[in-house]
Amino acid sequence: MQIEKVYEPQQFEPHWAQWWIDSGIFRASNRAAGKVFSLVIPPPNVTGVLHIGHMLEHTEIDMTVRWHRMMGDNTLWLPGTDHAGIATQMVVVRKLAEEGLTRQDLGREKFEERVWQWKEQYGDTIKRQMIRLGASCDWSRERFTLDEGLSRAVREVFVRLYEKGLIYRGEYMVNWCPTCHTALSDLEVTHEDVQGHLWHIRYPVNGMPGRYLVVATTRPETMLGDTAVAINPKDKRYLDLHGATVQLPLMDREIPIVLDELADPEFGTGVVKVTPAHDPNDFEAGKRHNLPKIQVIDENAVITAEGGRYAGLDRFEARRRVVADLEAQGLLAKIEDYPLSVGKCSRCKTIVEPLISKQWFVKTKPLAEKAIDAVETGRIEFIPASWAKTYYEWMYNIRDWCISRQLWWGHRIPAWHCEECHETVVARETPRHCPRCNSSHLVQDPDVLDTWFSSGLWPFSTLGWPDQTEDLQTFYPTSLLITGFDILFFWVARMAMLGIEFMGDVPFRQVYIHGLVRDAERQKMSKTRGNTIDPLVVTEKYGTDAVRMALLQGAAPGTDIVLTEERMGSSRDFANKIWNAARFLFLNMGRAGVEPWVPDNLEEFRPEPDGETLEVQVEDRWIFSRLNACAEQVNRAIEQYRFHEAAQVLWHFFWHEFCDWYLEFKKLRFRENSGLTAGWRNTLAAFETALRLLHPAMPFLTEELWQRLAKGHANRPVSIALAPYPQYSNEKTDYAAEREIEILQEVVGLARKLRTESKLDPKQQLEGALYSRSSALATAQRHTAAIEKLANVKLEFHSGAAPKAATMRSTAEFDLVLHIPKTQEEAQRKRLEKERDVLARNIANSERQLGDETFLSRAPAHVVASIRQKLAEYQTQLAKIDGLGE
RNA sequence: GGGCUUGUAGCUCAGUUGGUUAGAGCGCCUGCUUCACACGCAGGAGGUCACAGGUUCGAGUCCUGUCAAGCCCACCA
Repeated sequence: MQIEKVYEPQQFEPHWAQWWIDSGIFRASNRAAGKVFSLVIPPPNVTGVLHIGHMLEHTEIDMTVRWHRMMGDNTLWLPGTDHAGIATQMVVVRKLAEEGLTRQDLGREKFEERVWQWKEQYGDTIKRQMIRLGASCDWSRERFTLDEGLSRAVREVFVRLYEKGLIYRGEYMVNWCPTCHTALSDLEVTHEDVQGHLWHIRYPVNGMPGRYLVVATTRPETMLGDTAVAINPKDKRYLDLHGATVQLPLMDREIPIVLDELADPEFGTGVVKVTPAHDPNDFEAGKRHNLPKIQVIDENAVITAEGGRYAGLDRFEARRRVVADLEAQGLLAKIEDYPLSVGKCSRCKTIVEPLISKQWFVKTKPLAEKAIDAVETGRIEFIPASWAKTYYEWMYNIRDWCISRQLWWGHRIPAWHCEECHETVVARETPRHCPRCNSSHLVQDPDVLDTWFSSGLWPFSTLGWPDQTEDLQTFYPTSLLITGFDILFFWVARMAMLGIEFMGDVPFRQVYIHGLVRDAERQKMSKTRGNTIDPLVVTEKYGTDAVRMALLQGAAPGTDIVLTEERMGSSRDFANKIWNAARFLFLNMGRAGVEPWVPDNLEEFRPEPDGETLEVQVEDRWIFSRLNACAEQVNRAIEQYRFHEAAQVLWHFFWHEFCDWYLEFKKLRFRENSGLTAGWRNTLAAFETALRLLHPAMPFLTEELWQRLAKGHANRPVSIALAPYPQYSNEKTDYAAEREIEILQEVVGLARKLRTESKLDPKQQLEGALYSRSSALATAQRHTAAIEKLANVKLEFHSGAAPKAATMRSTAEFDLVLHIPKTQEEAQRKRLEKERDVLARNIANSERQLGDETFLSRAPAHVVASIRQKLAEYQTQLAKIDGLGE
């Protein structure tokens, strides 16, 4: 079989491989435990995927992948429908199931066709809806459809909440985005610190010529809408002004002085202007004092007719004019620099304008209480657990949720207003007549719902709710939600609240919060920042598996993921290492006349004894023992979501145990025309197991190699992905074999160090002698050939201590003396000096501790014992060095 | 203003319940075109674990404070 020298991922990975890494899916199957993991390591652009616990893995993976695929650059992001893409596919999958088909049966192309057909069908519905709303829309770009089922669930939830009194409509101060023309929830407003000014304005007090109240404001243009000034009732400076009025400059309006806690005597002059229509605090104060609300800024951030001569001006232009005019009239007391935080629309970055409008709200307190309880009682668990605090912090201080948006996409609010009697009807189906006046002139509320309202229903709406479907019963509650912390409040908290409210149980048992992917400069990767690593580009460059491995290695819980090309590069090296290990095996199989082979029962295989010696070769016993240890660590790491650990264990095992020792050892064993011996079966079975272990981290490479290895083998799974994942078993651990190889490694290590330190040519075979008092000597002697090959030394073996020689290196067990030219002895002497220092320090340390009565009495026995043992070792070694030092 | 997180080798990060010589990858140094792999092999240097106290026989790990960085929340004119 011809195998290329360098692994070229593009050549072997099916192109849909790119989709996988697009969504960064990490998959591990643990069928023995009846579990299927399918986890998302956050790639650029993906914020979170709901994991439906026991859903068939291929279905879910495909949906995730396709979801992201469909969210490609030429796709318009439709708030309110962002998850409809997934829902669409779920429906398609379900419809296929009705026809007795699976996605695999259909194939990738056909399946995608079906999804798109379905989209087409419902795309018109949305289109009509948009036209009805009078919105213009650009159909040159692809967009998602609303899922009919999802819409039904949304209406149902809305109506039920309304009937419970948990949804209300009211006039409130909302964050208004003048560009998007919609209200925003508090969460959608990002605050930025900017350097602004504090303008101090004189308001003349009526009836007291020469007397002014100085108010300070960061937004002077809002003074046009002032309907009062407030002073603190306890503020002694202004006691005489209680009941007085001031004259509003520029507008020539008499406005009252009200007594209100709003005014903080400590701040500025202690006087504050009150603009109920344009400031949330003032709005509240206005309600307390029954003040009129004068809207002077409209939805376009332009001054209204109420703004007198400033009408028609943009808010910032108006600010300049107002300030200039005040200054001209001598009413501007002073201007000081003032740092403030301005709220901006998280989508378009326009400065939001607080405006009064009628909006729909959800009373969140009662919902939040149950959601808090779910976490407190452990029905929902956060991983890492520290995120629960953040969750509580928000939940305990939760505010009512403004759910209406003035956008032309998304789910319409199922509310109708009667044009005759102004009654509002909330209903599941479009009402024909007003229940109050029987008028037929009903108009549906033009607003749509916040994206997260429908998203919050995802765990059950996608499963067919409100129908009691089989899916719902099977998959709700889900086992795990994987997401970034950036949508903890937006999505996770809302799913928790709504899930508990409508399903009576939590939507997920565990929430795994992963970090954000950051670039080399630690910047969060985001589309808007433009610093995303394009998965297609790096996949092309390094290979899918390499990119995936790089993500895994950085995926420590509770930390961000730094994704750098360096890491991807080294992962690519790892991929190549695996590739070449396979190449090595295949080349030797060719020489030995061995056909590709895998065991019949993969997990049942145990290393076989040699036909002649009737013993299992020790390196085979060793590698299977190590494979077992690796399986244990990897399985545990995955179970605990410690993916970086899993990646590291796999890496170290394959590279430094399998390749560096096992394969090197095997070079001694391979013979021409040997045929499929027990040794070969052991080797191939070990490699096969290693591939299965590596598969979750390196899916494509391992699949490729596994297929080649298992070629022609009838009795096997069609894919490595369907083969059992290696499991730990106590019975597979072989301590004796591990000990034996350790001894070998020790001796080889000694020889290599001695050689390199003496700056000797690695090609030159050295002679020397190995000394030991223990039985390890015999063990080492059994591996004379291996030592000779791996360290390139020819040794004699002697029982007992070594004679004095400078060219000696020791461990507790062995002394190795090599015949090295005299010229190198000086270097060795220096090395020994250094070693002696370290040993002396360690001995002093250990002795001090062992001389400490409190330590001896309080420390556990095994700690004391281990120190005693180490001390003995240090002393033995020191004695050896001192013996030489004469 | 409140809350959270982080500070460990030149860089990017691990270090699960406190246990004695603190690890990995990359980078660096030395030597090797050894017939799987230079995307490689062998060996090596490099850390007073941000700082100061405390608890403990024992602290990178627990507690307090300080400094620094980042994030989230919050209506302060």
